[in-house]
Amino acid sequence: MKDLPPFAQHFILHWGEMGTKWGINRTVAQIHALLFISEEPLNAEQICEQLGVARSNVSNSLKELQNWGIVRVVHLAGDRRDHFASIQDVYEMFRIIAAERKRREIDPTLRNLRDCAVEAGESHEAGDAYAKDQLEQLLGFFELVSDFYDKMDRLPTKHAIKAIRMSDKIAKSIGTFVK
Amino acid sequence: MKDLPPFAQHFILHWGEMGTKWGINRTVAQIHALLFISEEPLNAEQICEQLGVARSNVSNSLKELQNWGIVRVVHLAGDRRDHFASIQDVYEMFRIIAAERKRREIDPTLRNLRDCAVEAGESHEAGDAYAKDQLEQLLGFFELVSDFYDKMDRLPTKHAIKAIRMSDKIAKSIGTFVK
DNA sequence: TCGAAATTTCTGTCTTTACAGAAATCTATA
DNA sequence: TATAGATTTCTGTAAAGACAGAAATTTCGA
Repeated sequence: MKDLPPFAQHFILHWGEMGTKWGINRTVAQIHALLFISEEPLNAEQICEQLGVARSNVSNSLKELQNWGIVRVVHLAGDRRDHFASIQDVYEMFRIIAAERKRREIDPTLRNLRDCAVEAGESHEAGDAYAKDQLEQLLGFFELVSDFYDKMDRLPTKHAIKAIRMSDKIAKSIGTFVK
Repeated sequence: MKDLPPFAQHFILHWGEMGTKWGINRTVAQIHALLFISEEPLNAEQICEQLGVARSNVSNSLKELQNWGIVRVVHLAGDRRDHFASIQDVYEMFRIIAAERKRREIDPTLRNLRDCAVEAGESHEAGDAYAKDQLEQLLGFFELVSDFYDKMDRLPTKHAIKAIRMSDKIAKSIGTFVK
């Protein structure tokens, strides 16, 4: 990491640590950070040198980032090697990350909760009533989250940002009508 | 897990798996699931039996859940043993989880990005301009998220739910004024 | 304050994940 | 189509995390 400016090094290191808290491999997150702040696409060899990790590690990590959809291969004229570029627009990037996390985490849970609710509906043991109700509460919450995601996803970025910025004013005016 | 109804078993198992995708230990997530659907507080021994894990594992996992703030100790009259109860209200629970994740993940990243932005501001290498700008974009995004969290956190649950349900209508009407 | 019950902490093992280096495969051009 | 370059897959090792069982500590009633 010698030839990177200190602020870039600090960012990459932190992003790597943060990744681990998200269940993302440290190297994967570091490569993503490096590509995100890099103006030009980098080839695998350059990534190895910058981060001091094995070529194979870079190869696998890049594949992972491509699975997430936030890094893509770029071909440079007169160069056989694959180069890699991150999505550069922050909002676009987090849109994709959000979509992917929903797909991997929310959707399977929704399915599970619906299945469990059906199963629970079949049994009529009095002792199960509480558990059944809790599960339905939880299902309702996940459905709310999922619907909210869908709505936000349909919104153009500019509108979404505006809506988020104004959310407190909006909420306050809604407040007067609730109950 | 023999004496739990099948739907409860399926839920607990899934919640455990989901935990691992969130960076939460499987046992921790399973215990949380069990307590969440349990009407009565359970003691550590009962949790061991239900989930088939070691007493020590339960002890450590319960401490972790208490650190998160979503499980608390309950004392029952005429019983020396500690009993444990999950927060039962789904919205209250996710409020706490959100607060904790913000504290652990967003806040440190905000601090890092601000530090990096200051560092970047000090250097005036022409080649760093792009990286610097990307970092500032990212910082802007995290500030937006953080502010949004604060606003939502101040909202009473009922209002927050209403606002989320109406978010598409709101966004649509905002849309007509943006740009 | 003694002792049994309850709980936590410690220790070692097992499993999983991360990763380097080597081998194998693929790719493009000469 | 041969071969040098580029990339991926394979294999073994190292590190981290999860967890059981034992030991130590704490707690509370007698």
